[in-house]
Amino acid sequence: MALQTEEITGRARVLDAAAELFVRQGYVGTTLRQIAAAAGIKAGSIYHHFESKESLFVAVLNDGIVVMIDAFGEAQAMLAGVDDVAAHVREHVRSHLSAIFENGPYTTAHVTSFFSAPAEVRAAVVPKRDSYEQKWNRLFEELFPAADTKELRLRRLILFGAMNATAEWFDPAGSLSVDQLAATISDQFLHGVTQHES
Amino acid sequence: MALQTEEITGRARVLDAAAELFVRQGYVGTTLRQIAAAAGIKAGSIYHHFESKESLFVAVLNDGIVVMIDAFGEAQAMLAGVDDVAAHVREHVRSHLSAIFENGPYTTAHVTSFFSAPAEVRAAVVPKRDSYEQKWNRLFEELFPAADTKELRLRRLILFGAMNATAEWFDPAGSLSVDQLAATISDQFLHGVTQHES
DNA sequence: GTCTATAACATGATAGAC
DNA sequence: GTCTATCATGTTATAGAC
Repeated sequence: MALQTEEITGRARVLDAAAELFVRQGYVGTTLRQIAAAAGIKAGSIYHHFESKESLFVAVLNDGIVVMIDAFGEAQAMLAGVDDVAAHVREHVRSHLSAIFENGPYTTAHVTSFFSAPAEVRAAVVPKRDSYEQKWNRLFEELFPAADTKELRLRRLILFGAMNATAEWFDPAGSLSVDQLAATISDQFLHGVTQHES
Repeated sequence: MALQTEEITGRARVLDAAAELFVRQGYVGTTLRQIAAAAGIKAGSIYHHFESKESLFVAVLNDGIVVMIDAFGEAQAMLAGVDDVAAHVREHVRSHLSAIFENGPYTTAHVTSFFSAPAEVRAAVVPKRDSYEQKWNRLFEELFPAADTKELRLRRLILFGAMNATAEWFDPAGSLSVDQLAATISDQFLHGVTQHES
């Protein structure tokens, strides 16, 4: 693997174009002709790289999780030796949001269109997706050992809902940075709003 | 209005069928033939009630917000005289989730497919949608007068992300009830997870 | 208010030349 | 690896009978 030179094939261009269009228009809303045009080829040529529109979608969604898993690993490496629970949460939230907004359209495509994907597509992506969610579940069990496991999983789902929904409304080019957004979501997750009360 | 007897026209049947299919398959994924079949008529007959597929979608999304706005009003009525901040949050969260899971497919269709809707559809729905979001913004300003307005709006968006995402993973027929889900989300919003730490 | 029939067009996918 | 057809099918929308 490491010895093999990576070629920039037409396949990667198709994949990039598809990911970006899936983000903006969803799976059914995006046509092979649009993808081909964005990749600079004709629709029929896509079938040289992918055997169907569905398999192309699966490839995009899978790459989206790979980006998230890599980001999770980097956050873990960064946190080696750190003992502060809040710091762990903050760094992982930041790296998840960074995967959505700063690492190309693959992760964004994943979080916005996973649930609307055809059942076969979802099934093909589920194993890798589960492995990512398990990393978070285990993280929370380590950080909050006193908490009930089922309750923690519910909190994790709530956090994921909040984080992934940002793909729909947050503009990283706006006045709030991704890091600031991550800080607020982490603070909200850790302490809630009540601190603002008195 | 109050004196007029409400007829159950074919229009309502079309609207119901459309809302349910939009939830399950999204806008582009749902065809007029499917909607017509579910309503017990033929595809061409839909055009007697709606001038286009888009206008039908707009009607569904608009009804979805009306349900939410009504639920918000009922929660407010119920809370008249109550002074506890946490009780206000809990009841409004419960009523928002109840609109999604216990009041037909209109609200669910709204929260799952608003962002993937065509731009013209979104534009047609935005005024009513904004008015609902403003109700929440004003509520939070009253409940947390010491907090910064911009910060509160961000927290509101985070809460909405968490609540609306439940439409994609929560099963109201499962072991957790909508009320229990609402209680956990409210608690998470108010106090965060940190209470579970020690 | 619903039907049938059809127009006008877009879609995913295939075959074979280059 | 990309092209130019082209197929079979599905799509929204319209027209006119009942």
